Amino acid sequence: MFPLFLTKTPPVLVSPASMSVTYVRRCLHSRTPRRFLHTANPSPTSAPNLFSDPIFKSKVEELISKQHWYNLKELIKPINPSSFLELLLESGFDSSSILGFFRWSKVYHPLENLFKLLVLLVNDKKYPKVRSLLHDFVKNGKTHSVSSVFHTLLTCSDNFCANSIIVDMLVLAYVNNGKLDLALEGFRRAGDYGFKLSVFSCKPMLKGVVKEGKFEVGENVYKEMIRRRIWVDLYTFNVVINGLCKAAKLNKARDVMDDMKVRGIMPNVVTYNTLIDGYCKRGGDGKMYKADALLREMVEQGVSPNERTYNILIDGFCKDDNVGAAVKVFKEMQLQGMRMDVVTFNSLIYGLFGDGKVDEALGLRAEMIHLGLEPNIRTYNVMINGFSKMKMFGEAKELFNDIVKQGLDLNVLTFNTVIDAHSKAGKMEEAVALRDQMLRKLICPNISTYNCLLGGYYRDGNVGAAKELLEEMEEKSVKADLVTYNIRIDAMCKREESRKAVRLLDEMSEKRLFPSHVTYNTLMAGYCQEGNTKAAVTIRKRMEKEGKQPNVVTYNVLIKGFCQKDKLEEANALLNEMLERGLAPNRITYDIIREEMIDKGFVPDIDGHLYKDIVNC
DNA sequence: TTAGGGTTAG
Repeated sequence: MFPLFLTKTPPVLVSPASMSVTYVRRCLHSRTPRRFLHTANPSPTSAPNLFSDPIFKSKVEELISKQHWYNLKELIKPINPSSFLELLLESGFDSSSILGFFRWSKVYHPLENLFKLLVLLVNDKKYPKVRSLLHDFVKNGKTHSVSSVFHTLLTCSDNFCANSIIVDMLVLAYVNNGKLDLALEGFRRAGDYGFKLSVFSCKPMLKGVVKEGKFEVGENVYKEMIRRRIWVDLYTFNVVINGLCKAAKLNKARDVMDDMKVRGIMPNVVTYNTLIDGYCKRGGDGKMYKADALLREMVEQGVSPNERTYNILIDGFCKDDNVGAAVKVFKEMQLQGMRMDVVTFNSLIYGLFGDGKVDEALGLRAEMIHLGLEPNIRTYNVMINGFSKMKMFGEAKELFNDIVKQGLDLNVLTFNTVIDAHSKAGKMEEAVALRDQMLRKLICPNISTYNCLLGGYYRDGNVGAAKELLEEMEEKSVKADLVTYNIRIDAMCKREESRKAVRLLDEMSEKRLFPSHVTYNTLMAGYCQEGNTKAAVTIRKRMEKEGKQPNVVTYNVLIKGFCQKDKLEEANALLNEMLERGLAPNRITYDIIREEMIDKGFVPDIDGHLYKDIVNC
């Protein structure tokens, strides 16, 4: 569309190409230009070069520079705007004037002309204008394939530098307009066309890729940047390291940190914090030792930890069931005069509740208020969850009611927490009523909400209600996740339908859901409960084939299974296998050994210290 | 410009 030029005029009376020159010249030399009937469909390339007339050229220059668009419109009325733009591009006009006309005309110009204008702007180093033009092109323009865009650019210009800058800014425009796939395609194909991109576009693209959880893609982009010798700056390295940490590729993340040093870029506090957080969350066995070692390393390297470093460690220790260590870090923060924030307190309150230290958790909340820190919705969610787990439902309800009074907004996690508490307490009617309440508040239930309810129905033995809920999920297009399947598998196993539960693994595979340790351990527990230890061992083999090594729960399940079949020697062998693998027995292992072995007169052949611990426990 | 906290499953 070309709203400023299209008029509801009668049909063509003359050919615009021949008429327009005469007309325009007449207009220029007469005071009052007369109205002109122009073509409804002028040929885009038919306009002769009007700018050979210096008077006309200077008039156009004047009108554009003064932004007298109405007069310009009258002057060039018979000429197709695209043709006029082409004339401007070919007639040595300055880039700003051409851009002025381009923007004012509000018409879809052929891609070639856009790129010719962009090259002119790049040559004049008017980069913000290039960025803005490309942004509009991506946002409002027709969708062109990346290859057609690149091909057109090559036909318009052989200036390697200018072309590369344009493509760089185009990729950035794709990212900024949420078209990450096009940005990635642009990045990949740029090499084929000989365009060199820069960190200017690669960094936001990587950021977007990591944010969307496409860690593998991010890793490949980084490798390709190195291969194409694209300069990588500190921030981009940090984005790459963050992506690798989130994908649990911690060794690779470390390699990248070493690589950046080789390239003369020293890791900063963000680099170390990212890695420390990676180890805290996904570092496997001894993860907190590794995190602590990194903390020492950063200090040795002259990088000072900040508040966030300590927050990461506090959270890590709390999640590792080591609140004592978390409290030490907290006290260290106090000693160093560091400013603690709501995150510090939320993490520690979470840890204290998990350790059953309700009074200390409450004391901490009082301390945070004393320091002028307002508890936020996460503080409430942590505390409601903590109280619920301690079966202190009165306190949990009081806090739930307090949230709105404090002017905070309830969110889906608040509801999921209370729905789960009710479902675990066997109060399914209340749980469903809470779900209705959240709907009235326009808070959309998510898959976790459904999982909480589903678990509740199965615990109640209400298979019918659970089935209806699964159908409702289907109707509402709420996709089942790994937890949904684990809940269903657990319910089937508890009904002694383990063989049927195993078939759900195929359904999961169709939905590209990968079974976890929980999935396999649940199935093993099901078979053991049915007395079928042979089938349980088959599941273990299947799990190992999938690259998952047995964990403490796996051993606990199997050891208990063998004990209950009176296969105590085999149970003892499993126990020693677990110890040889460096897996520490937990309280449940202790209970099994005591109740299923020692109390039944069997003396397990294990390390003497461990035996003593178990007996004294 | 890059880094931290809350729900559901064994």
